[in-house]
Amino acid sequence: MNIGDVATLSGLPAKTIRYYEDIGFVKPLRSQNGYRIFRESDAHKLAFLGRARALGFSIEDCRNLLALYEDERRASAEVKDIAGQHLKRIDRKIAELVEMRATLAHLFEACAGDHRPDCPILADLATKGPDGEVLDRTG
Amino acid sequence: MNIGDVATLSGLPAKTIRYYEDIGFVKPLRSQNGYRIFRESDAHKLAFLGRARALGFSIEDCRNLLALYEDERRASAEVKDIAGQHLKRIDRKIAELVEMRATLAHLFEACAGDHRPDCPILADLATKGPDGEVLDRTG
DNA sequence: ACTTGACCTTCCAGTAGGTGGAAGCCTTAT
DNA sequence: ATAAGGCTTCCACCTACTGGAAGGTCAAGT
Repeated sequence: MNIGDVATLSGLPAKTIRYYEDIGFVKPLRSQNGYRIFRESDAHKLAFLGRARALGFSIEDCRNLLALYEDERRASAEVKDIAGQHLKRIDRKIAELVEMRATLAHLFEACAGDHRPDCPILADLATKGPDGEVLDRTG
Repeated sequence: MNIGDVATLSGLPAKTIRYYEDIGFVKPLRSQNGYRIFRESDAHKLAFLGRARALGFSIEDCRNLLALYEDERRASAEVKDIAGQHLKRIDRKIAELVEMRATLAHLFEACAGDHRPDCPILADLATKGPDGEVLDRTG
């Protein structure tokens, strides 16, 4: 298979597949004309990676997951641990975004959004610190 | 004020403040020894940026918000529009993460997490495409 | 045989938003 | 005098790709 075929099969752009070769995820053969030749197993791996990335796993996680996938003697506990840590990261990220969203939605509602310059959004940005605490500017 | 003072005031690392100077957010004066000298207004701006970044606005958004902030004749509608677009981006991101989380949590629950190799998480990664559709590997 | 267009190759640069570190000057206190 | 801490610049690195240039290859059509 050429790179285009495996790109279609795995759903990954050819550029990304070349990048994945660079970082050692796949090691396709080469034909005489220099083209990469992918085996079934390469296509399989790339699809695995595509799915793992789509679930938000980092490249490093993917490396570990791939190693476990190929290790017949793995303990599922190791996989579960990686997934668990990722789940925690996702939860933290969601919490962060939800908080941002709440603050922002509040400001958005309070803003008239007309031709006048008065704006609670700018007022917030100008008078609060990173964590939303009111800054003292009386000095 | 030296950079350390304004770092303390704004809550931003000195490194970040230098970076913000690089990209044109602030233009501190220089004293004879080469040290940056920040005015009140610079500290003010940097705090504004810190808060905007904490609310997830991009650097480009910050540039626009800062311009509006400094424009006495702004229409709040412009600010509201920027905030509204950002709100939409946040909502999309949250939706994406929530979906990831659901899939992952499901797999996490299904995995025994013991010494055995059988693992629904790996099985999912191996048999599904980026969007979770089952791949045909009968060929 | 020749051309066209779709593939494929490598390599370099850039994205966002900083962060880390080295090498070296300045200031202040002891 | 010296040591600590603050300041400077510059360069590299981080994640995970993506875009583009310059050029080789292949299959189809004329």
